[in-house]
Parts: sequence; C-alpha cells; structure tokens
Amino acid sequence: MVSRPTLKDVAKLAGTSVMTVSRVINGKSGVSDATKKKVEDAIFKLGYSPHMDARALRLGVTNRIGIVVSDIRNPFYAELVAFIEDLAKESNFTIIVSDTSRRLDVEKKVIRDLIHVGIDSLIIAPEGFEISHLEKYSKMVPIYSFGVHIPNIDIGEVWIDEEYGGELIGKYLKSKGIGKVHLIMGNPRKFTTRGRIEGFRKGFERIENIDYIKVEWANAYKIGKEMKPLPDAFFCYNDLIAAGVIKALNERKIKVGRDVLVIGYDDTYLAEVLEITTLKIPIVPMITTLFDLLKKNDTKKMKFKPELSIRQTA
Amino acid sequence: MVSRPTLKDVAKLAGTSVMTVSRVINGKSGVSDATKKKVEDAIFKLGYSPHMDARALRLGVTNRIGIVVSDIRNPFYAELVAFIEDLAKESNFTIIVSDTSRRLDVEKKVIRDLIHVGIDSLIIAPEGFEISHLEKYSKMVPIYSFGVHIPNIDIGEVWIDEEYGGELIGKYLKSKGIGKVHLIMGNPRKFTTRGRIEGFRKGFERIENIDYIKVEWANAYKIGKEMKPLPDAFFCYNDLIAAGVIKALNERKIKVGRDVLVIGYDDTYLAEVLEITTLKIPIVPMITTLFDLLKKNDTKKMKFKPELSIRQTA
DNA sequence: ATTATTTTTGATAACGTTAACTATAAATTT
DNA sequence: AAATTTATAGTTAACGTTATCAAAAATAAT
Repeated sequence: MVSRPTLKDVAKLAGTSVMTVSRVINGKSGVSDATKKKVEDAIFKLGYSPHMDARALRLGVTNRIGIVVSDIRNPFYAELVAFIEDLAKESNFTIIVSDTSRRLDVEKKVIRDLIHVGIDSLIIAPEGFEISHLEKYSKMVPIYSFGVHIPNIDIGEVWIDEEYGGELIGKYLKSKGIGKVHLIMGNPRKFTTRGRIEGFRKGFERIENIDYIKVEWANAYKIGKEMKPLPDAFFCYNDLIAAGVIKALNERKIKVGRDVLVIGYDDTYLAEVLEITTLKIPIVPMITTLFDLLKKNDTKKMKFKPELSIRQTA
Repeated sequence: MVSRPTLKDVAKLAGTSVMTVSRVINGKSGVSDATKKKVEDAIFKLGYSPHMDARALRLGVTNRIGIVVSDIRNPFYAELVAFIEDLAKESNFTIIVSDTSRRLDVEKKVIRDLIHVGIDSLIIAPEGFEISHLEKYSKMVPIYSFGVHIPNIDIGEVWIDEEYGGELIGKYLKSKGIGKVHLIMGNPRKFTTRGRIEGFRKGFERIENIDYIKVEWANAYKIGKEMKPLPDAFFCYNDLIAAGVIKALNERKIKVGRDVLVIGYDDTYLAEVLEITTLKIPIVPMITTLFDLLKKNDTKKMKFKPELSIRQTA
C-alpha cells in the first residue's frame, strides 16, 4: 500500500512551512501569489489531500452525517438515502447509514454507535412511538427528524400530516361508495400508524377492521391469501404491504381495482410499477428542507401535506 | 451540546495515568485487578467511549469500509448494502456507502473520495467494463469486488458465472420450444452484459434481437409498450427491467407467462412479488465470503453459480 | 536480607492538522 | 530616512490516542 503524503511532505517540496500549506489548502489569506503557486504545484504533484481524521481531531468537526432508517430494503427509504447522499456529496459531507430493522432497541443502539464514531449531525426517520432517547441524544448531537413529529423538543424536522393523509383516503373510498374497508397497518403504537387510522376514521366515518402487522410484504400476502370474506377495499400501511396483498388477490383470481380495491402509502416506484393507488409523500421538498435546516443548524419543524395518487388499484 | 469525556477525564477520576486507562480499554495486560476495577468504574460513570478519529490518526486504521454500488434504489443493491451493514456491525466496522448512478466517471470519483476520507478497505460492485482505475486504486486501499471478475489484478472477489447464467436461461427457453426471444440488456460494454448474452447464445443457439438500455424500469416499460410485433419471450437484464416490461404487457392486455414469457435476473423481492421467473444470485454466501476475504486480507477470487428460479412469468 | 526477576504503572513523543502567537519583510506614511 | 503599518511566513502547542521506554513496586530466588 502506498502511504499518502502529508502537509509536511508538501511543505518540504514547496520549500515552505506546513502552516503556509495549510493556509493554501484552506484558502486563507496571508500567502503571496508566488508561494501559493509553488504550494499548489507541490500539492498537485504529490496528489495530496488532507487527512480528515487529523482535521476532525483538531477541529472537532467530522464532516460526517449519520442517517438512521428503519429498512433500507423498503424502496421509500432507499430513495430517501440515495437523495440525502446526493445532497451530502454536494456539501462535502460523508454519510453513514444505519438500518434498524424497524426495532426500537436497535434504533437506540445505532444512534449511540453513530455518536461514538463521531458525527456532526444525525438525520433519522424514527420508529417514533417512544422518543425519550431522541431527546437525550439531541443534547449530544443535533438531530433532524424525517417523518415523525416530536413536539416540544429542540429537534429540526419535516413531517407529514398523517391524519390528513388517512382522511384523504377515507374520503376517497367513501366517495366511491365502498362498504367494508380492511386496514393493514404497522405497529399500533407508532404515531404514523395512529395518525393514519385516526384520519381514516374521520374521512370514512367508521372503521371495521384493522390488522397490525410487522411491516413486511410477506405478512400482508398471508392476510390477503387467507382472509375470508374479503372486504371491498384494503388500506395498507405502505406500498410494500399493498404489493403483498395484491399478489395474494391476483393468485386468488380476484380482480384488484374492480372486485377489491387496494390503496398503498408513500408512492414509491413499486406503486408505479404495480399501478397502485397510493398517497404521495413529497419526499424531495421534505429532504431538501431538512438538509437546509441541518446546514443552518436550525430546529424549525415543518409540516407537509401528502396527496392522493390515483392509479389502477382503487 | 455536551462534550464527551476523554482518557484524561477517566484517568483523573480513577486516579491513574491515561496510559493505564488506555490499557484497560484495549484489554492489554499489565494492569492489576484492583486498578482495572477502578478504571472500569470511572469509564462507566463518565460514559466514556474512545475518540475514533484520534485513534485512527494514531494507529492509521480507520475501522471504516467503503461500499460502492451503482444504484441503491435497485432492490438487489439495497439488499447487498443491508447485508454488508449487518456483517460490518458485528465486526465493529463503520460503512460508508456511495452510489454511482451507474456512471463510470462517478465510480472513479467516489472511490477517490472514499480514499481521501479514509477507509481500511473498499467493497465495490463495479460498473465493470473499464477497470484500470481499480488497479490503480488497489495500490492505495485493498479492494474487494462483488459480481465482476477482474483477472490478473490483486483484488479479492466473488463473482458470478454470467455465461452460465445466460446459458441456463437460453436452454430453458429453448426447452419450452420458444421461437423468438428479445433481450433487453444494460450497457453492452459491461462484462456482465456480454457474459449473459454470450451464454444465452450458447444455450438458445441463436439470438434475434437485443436492446441495450440505461437500466431503469421506465426504459424497459417503453420498449414493452411500443414493440410490435412482440417476441415470444423477453430476457431482461434484471428484475427491475422485467417489471417494466411486465407492466407494459399487462396494460396491453397481453397475458404474461402464457402469450409472452418474461425472465428477469437477480431474484430480488420484486421477482417474488411479481412472480417473475428469474436467475437466483447466491448473494448471501457471496457476501459472506467476500467479507471473510476482507477480514483476512485475502485476495482470492471465488466464482459462484446462479440458478434458475422458475415462477409465473416463464 | 540482599539480589534478581517480574509485574504494574507512568512519562514522553508522535500521528496530521490548525489556532494563536511571533518574527520578518515589504509597503506606506511621515 | 526614520517610523509606522501591513502583508507574509514561521514556531509552538494542542486535539485524543497509543507505542515505547523508563521507573517503581511487588514477587521470587539466593
């Protein structure tokens, strides 16, 4: 392995002190054009780049951002991570992604680990039914929350009016004259789950039945496979869940979109491919906003509204 | 923000020198049980954890692994990243993921950036039609390649016998008495693309037509939507591409699996959900093996064989 | 009890960087 | 031309670790 050059090597080649090189690297004033040129040539010739760990140690700034999501296999989070990575690249941040497998205990652990590794800020899409650890950790590193509203705590966030989302869906199904709707939701303690259900109740004016499942498509598939009698419509926690139900219904030769309606949530590419009627989350403006908050060290809380994205399944 | 305790703080509280604390932290011998106890208590009380950047500076070891994939939105790579993350956690590595958007120039850039940030090793699923940069960078950091065979270069790797994969599919379609097959492939310069085509030619004994596209489902959708007359079967570069074609065919009321067959590649959850006949890549043993190579600093090259995963679409 | 050996502990320097200060040279003012 | 200001360059110390060496304390051997 080739070992990398240091400031010292550059300084020696340029015939200056390390401090002068440091100034050039960081674009500080107080260096004559002539020496600046010499230094730049030396930097180029040696292919020097600053040692980030040394800089982090000296400055107490890591230029790293931690990202915590519940399941990167879910296309919604894959999208989220990919987009944050783009923004991070532009601003010369390195991102460290951690997956919690939808487990609160893992969420706590990975945040702790990220803080130990060293990050300047943390972006998290929290499980969000217990948040005391977020309050605690926000005293050690600035936290930015995606998708979950955490009131009264000094955390910047972009969140979704889930109740409004549920209501949109409820109203839509009601307007179609649907009789029985079955809800397949995630963890009942989650704010998002509760918001969606509450909103749906408001929009549809009643609720027949709710299944709470571990958010994996196979679990939804099982429900769709076994349920008898079938409802007139399914309202699913997200597109992945909807996909599982749709698969099951297809296999049962039930015509989705006509005999039984299915509605998802998130509007991922899965919904496009499968023509799922779903709720569009404005993920791009949300992340852009969140990243701005992060860069400005701002703890504002911004609410976003989802909108219905009507396709074939409902 | 609360500032974190250092060795010095622990040492002062425990009434020892920093060196003694360091020894305890690192489980080195030469500390009596009594002082060890005192130090451990102090560590616990202060909630001390080592400053990784300082350690990295001192030891020249970062405990970070870079991961480079072409598109994390592709469920295959999401799976890959998620799995590597699990392994990394177990071995106390931090991973830094970079996405290249399937662009070779970006691939080069992100590798360079990762090396500058500082990593102990790099795992990459390379674009793989030009590899000179891999040879160059492998002199600066140990590189481990996933999915692409890079002969004669000292890089550990796990790769797929793509030719065998293509052949499996070709033979299978031939055995079904299929007449015309249309291939929808990725970049024609990629080793993987070429291997799959070559193998297919061998197995099917001829090739009618190949489209080379940018690997996004919408592009495949467009082909499926517009193509006339239709072939008897599609062989798609991956499951995402297959999904695009299937969507188009569905909209054209063409019965996939009966009127037209569709075969994918990778065996992601998409293939499960959509019941796509596809080629199963043994991703788990592959990554496990690659990670072992990495930990042992071994540059072996291991070949894996895919197998056909037959479902509804063919 | 003295010496030799081993075990435990501590002081120092270094990893690569930059803030703060100091020194020198150049430019400006008188 | 001397005094003053400004621009440029360099020296030192520190960020939090750990390897190396040295010292002190405990144990064993004579």
